[in-house]
Amino acid sequence: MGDIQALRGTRDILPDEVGYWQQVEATAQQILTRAVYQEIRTPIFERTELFERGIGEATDVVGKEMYTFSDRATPPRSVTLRPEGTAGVVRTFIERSLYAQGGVQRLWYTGPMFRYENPQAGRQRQFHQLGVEVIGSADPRADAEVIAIATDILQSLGLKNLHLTLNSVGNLEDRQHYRQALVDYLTPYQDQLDPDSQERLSRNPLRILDSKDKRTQEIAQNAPSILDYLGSYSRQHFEKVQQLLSNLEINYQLNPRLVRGLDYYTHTAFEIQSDDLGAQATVCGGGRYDGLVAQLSGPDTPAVGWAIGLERLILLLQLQKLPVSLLDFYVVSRGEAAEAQALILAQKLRHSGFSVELDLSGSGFKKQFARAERSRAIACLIIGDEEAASQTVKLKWMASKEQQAIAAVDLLAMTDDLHQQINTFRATQ
RNA sequence: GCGAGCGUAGCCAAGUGGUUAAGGCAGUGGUUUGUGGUACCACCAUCCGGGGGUUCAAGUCCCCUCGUUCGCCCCA
Repeated sequence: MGDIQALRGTRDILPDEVGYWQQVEATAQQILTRAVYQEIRTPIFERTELFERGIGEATDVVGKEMYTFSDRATPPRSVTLRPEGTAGVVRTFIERSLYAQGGVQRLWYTGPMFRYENPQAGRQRQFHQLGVEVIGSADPRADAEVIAIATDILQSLGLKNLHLTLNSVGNLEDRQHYRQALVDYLTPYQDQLDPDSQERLSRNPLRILDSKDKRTQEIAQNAPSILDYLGSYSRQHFEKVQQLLSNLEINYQLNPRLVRGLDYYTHTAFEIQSDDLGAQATVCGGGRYDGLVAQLSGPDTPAVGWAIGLERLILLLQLQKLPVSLLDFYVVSRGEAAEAQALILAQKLRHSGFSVELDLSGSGFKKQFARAERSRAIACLIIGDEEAASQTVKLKWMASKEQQAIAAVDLLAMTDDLHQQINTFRATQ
């Protein structure tokens, strides 16, 4: 092995896997386009301050996971590889005055994100997200729409064993009240909490709720629920979201202890998890972030969004589906004239919409047939000296082993028929 | 940042401290060269992630290091 390897936590997506990515991208694009969401592409690095202010200084993402470095400007500025997509989209929204167009911005994005964490199943340092942001609506229907689109995408890909978990974290005021109540409740148990949670009691008590420590969980069991501390607006909003989801026949489970790790969330918070992943089971996470635009010095604008972890999604896809053969014809040829004609034929068939692989090995027919078999082509085209001399080609259907001689011009004249036959064979695969 | 496991060819993988490092898949060439997945033959690791140590002797034991996997924290 060479001495230069891909960096820890990064990986190459090789051709045998890339079909899954294309499938996900195509499916998502179709669903998003129908819902009239528009793609937006923002830089993969930004000023560090954007993330510090947007995501929150106290969060783990900002505190210990950012790829931050100085650039070559004088004086150098601190830049960071984006750890998530929302902050950049909101920055553009403000900087390019997208709000001036009025109405609601429905945006989506996809691309690499970077977090300096230790890799494990479903977690890398460079990973990819597909995300959606609806900026400019506080309406519960926006929450429901966004969730419905996420479930549509996942369902269209044929994923099973997924669960939607829902919570509301209220607005800032609700959370302050709740936070106080929680601290009041937990303080008497302070000594019994796990060390991490003791730490968090002053910094970020909400997160004690989903600690995995056994004793801490027991204590958290009886802690006050945030749902009891929602003000009337928050409560109504949340109830409306639930009702809308029910109307859409989207199943969900309430979890008052669902707390998301980024500071900017308000009201609706949700996760979609899978039974079939390891410890990192969340495929999609999101929620409402009504305060973020204002916090980044834009006009006070409500927003909802989510992000899907593409690596996790593809892990699931690989568990349940085999990609079907994309190859229509494998072209076998031998002899100078035949090889030349085979190339021409392959090109012409491609122009007619077929996928065609030309055997370039120059080895014997037997080996070429073996490769044709392995290529999982629907049919094989054979051109040898005889065929070259008579301007014909042998067409062989791999599944049935039926073979017929046919004039090259006739073959090219019957492309509609061929497409139909290939589709028939493919359907029976 | 922390914890545990693992590191033998492109991939999977065997290998009580003792001489030339099983096997399978894939690959390449061939079986007197025009018909395939499941025939046969040959070739395919001077070397067991790297470094140091113990020993007459190390892929096999010890230490360090790097990589990797899974988990913790947290998240997608």
